[in-house]
Amino acid sequence: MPVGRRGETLELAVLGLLHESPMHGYELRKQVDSVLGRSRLLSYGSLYPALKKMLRAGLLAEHTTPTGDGPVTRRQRIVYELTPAGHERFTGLVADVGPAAWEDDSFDVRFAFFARTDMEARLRILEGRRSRLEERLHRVQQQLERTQRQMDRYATELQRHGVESVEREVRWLSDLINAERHDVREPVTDQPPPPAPPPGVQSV
Amino acid sequence: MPVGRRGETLELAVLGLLHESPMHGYELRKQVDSVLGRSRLLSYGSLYPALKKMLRAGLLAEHTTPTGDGPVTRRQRIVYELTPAGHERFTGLVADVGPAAWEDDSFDVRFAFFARTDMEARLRILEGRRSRLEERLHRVQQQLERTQRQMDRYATELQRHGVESVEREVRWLSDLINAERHDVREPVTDQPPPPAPPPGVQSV
DNA sequence: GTTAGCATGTAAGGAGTTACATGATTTT
DNA sequence: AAAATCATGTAACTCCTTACATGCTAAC
Repeated sequence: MPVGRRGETLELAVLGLLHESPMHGYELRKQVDSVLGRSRLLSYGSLYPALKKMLRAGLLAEHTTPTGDGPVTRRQRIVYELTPAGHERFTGLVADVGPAAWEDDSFDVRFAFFARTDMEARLRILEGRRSRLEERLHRVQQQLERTQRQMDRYATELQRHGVESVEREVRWLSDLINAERHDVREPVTDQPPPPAPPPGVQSV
Repeated sequence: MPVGRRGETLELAVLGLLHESPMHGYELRKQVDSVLGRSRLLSYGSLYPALKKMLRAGLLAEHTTPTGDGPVTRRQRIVYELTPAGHERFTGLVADVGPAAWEDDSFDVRFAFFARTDMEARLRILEGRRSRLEERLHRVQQQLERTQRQMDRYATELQRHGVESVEREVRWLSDLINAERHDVREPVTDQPPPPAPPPGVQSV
């Protein structure tokens, strides 16, 4: 079976962040909110139960901070870290290049941990994501052409803007794919690449 | 009280579409998917219960299509139309300019029915939406500056792209606000393409 | 001394999806 | 005759949010 069905995006985010360093829940929330710049902030009502569940599943280990350590008495915090099983799980998840990794929900998290993903998997995920978006683009573009005349200017404008956003997204992915293929090490510059037509890359 | 809290976006979409013409459920789904070009398609498991609920609430009336009408026997379809109460509800919803109308969820639907919304409400909603996005922008930009050095290039790139997307969205809203203010009749066009750079791959 | 931020949790409920169930009609 | 599309619905489940509950610590 593919590693998992759904809603493992929070799990992956937690695993990925704890992979870098142990943390307690409150800090974890801030990091999740930061790494996945989503519109809504993750609520504790989601996070803490998820942590408990992962504890039970043996992916995490908890240990409380010593209270009377220094002169400053901080509140007892519960610091989580990955178990070996948690490491394995993380490795398994980032290696999953199936359609689940291209979904709107998961893609961002996957991308955030691309540094821990090997290049082949990165390419597959980027390309999968791109073709998913291209399908969507075709659907919406055709719809726009078909229905444009019977829609008012606001509805039309909304669709036009939607199309442009997806086009932008596709371009972004294409750039990333090119960068992966050429393994460009140079920092982000506006150096135009050599005028030779890049092989196999369709212009977007 | 403000008209309602949450999740009235499907309700608004249905009311808005039926406001234009009566429809049966299957057709309604396609229209909802079309008008709100969301990533996932609306499932019948959401739509039909919602319709039943609105029926019970007296917002909709149903009538089945006559079967033996013409030579062609189409399947019985249930056509929904707005009741007077439904019309009122729709009018109430589009007149609501509170924060709920600026949320990610609702904004698109509100915008889609801007033709049925008076200009003052349109301006308030556009401006509210813009300041919401600007807040988000500041948050994320500051975060990007703070954490940039301790993040790998993928995490950084993700945030950079996120920032750019929001900036784009803000510009779009600003254009719309200007158009409203000047009551420009011309459609909102992209700035005339400067002849300068070839539409090649931007650096990543 | 009071507000703001740190820190952890639970209970109830909302909004949606998937999978299931059924059957007619149209196209290939 | 099979496959695709039209058409309507229900049950179970998932993921998430809001609201509640509790208490410590830092800053004003």
